[in-house]
Amino acid sequence: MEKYLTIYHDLVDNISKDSWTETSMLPSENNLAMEYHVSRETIRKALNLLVQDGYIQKVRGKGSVIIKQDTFDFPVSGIVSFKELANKLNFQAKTILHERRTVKADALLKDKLEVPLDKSILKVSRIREFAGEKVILDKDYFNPDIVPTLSEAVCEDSIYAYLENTLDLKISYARKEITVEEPTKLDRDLLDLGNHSNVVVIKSQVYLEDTTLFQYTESRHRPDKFKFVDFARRVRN
Amino acid sequence: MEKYLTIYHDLVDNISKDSWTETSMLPSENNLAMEYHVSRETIRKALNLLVQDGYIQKVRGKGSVIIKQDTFDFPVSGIVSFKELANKLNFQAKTILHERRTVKADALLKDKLEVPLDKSILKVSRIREFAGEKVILDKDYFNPDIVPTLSEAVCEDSIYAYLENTLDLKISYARKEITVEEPTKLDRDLLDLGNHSNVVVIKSQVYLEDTTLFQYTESRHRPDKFKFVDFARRVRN
DNA sequence: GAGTGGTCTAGACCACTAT
DNA sequence: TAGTGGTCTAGACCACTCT
Repeated sequence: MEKYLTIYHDLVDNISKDSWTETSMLPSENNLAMEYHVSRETIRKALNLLVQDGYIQKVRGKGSVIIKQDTFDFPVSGIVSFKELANKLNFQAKTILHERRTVKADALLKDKLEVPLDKSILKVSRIREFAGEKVILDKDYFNPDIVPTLSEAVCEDSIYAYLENTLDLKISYARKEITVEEPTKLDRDLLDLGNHSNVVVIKSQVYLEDTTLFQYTESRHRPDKFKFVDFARRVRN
Repeated sequence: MEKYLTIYHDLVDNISKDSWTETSMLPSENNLAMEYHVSRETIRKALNLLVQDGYIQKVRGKGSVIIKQDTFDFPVSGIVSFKELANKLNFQAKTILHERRTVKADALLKDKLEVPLDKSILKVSRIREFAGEKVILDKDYFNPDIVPTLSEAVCEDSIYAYLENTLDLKISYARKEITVEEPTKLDRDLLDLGNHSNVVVIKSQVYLEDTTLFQYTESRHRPDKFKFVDFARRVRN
């Protein structure tokens, strides 16, 4: 493992264990460099990651201030769905495969997945159930040049584990757009919406490390089961 | 200005002007270092900012791929409100000062603003109107040790301009939490909610560069006037 | 094999904060 | 004045991609 990542993880551990709690400050970059027997620039790489994740804030002339962690919050930004939250908190979750078939690309898919009109696209539609309630509807569309097919077993288990481990795809980043919309008839039919008169819609385009766009997803959430925490900040380095 | 920032801005300009459009690639880091007469590490700092802002994606062994900009989207992540969007797009916007008074810190404010119970807190409540419709309700609470008072004129104009220019506060980062809630009676009274039965609530804690927490804001949006775009990605550097 | 980005170094100078 | 983080350098070695 790279040195700066090792140091980063070590510092996260120490922050979580409340070392340095009296001062709420990290040791200086020069001291850390000596302790870890690396150059100061390597320490700075590790510290930049801590800044990005909201563990510390640097103050010129003073040092690196440890930011008090709110234990009920999640530290890393961009956790978008109750699904991810459920995974993090080990909630009881169940996935129901609703639909798995090939569709022809319409204008929206042509745009969002950057494929020709009428191209055959694999569509997977799944319902997420938590504590017996159907609260999320996920519709995934995959670029067939990269993901030609997905077995029913894979769809019911974890598509991402299959993509990363079996197809060996390197997923890199996503564009996400969050809006609030009126439920469609399909939302009403498939989800336990009760009296809720809106759904939170997260539309994502997912890219690989080589910048290929390979997936478009529409994730529709019951509004009470949605929460988004933003904690990222720009790092100048 | 720092070299890497100058280079960053220059590269953004060139990307926007569609230089390098044939290959969709930046020149290599070594070439850029020679062109700008700086070291390669300085080029890498500039490129890291481009990655963070979604302008490029780096591919090991190949180079820096320019990411096609969706002109209808906004490039930088974290634009949270119709208000900010309106500013960006020069929409017609109007601010109505609804309330400006001192309140005693309750349990929520004690928590969110990290002040003692019953401390006197300046509260400013404003309504945002776009194209004649009242669509956002902003409630701001300020730590009185940092912002003791705000004139009515400042509240009706721009509080942030006053904080940054007159008080010379350096605003650094914010924790934001986005949820969807039922409208309160106050929401119904003050906003043009029509048939909408939800509001999008953005709760923010805003920090200064010296890590002082100085503001807590609750921003309540009519759901059709809300859109959040997430485009940030982690930069290892 | 040549070129690319990723990591790492040892040193330098600066602006800022503390005392 | 001493210590801090911010910037910048010139060089090195590596893993990877392309041809």
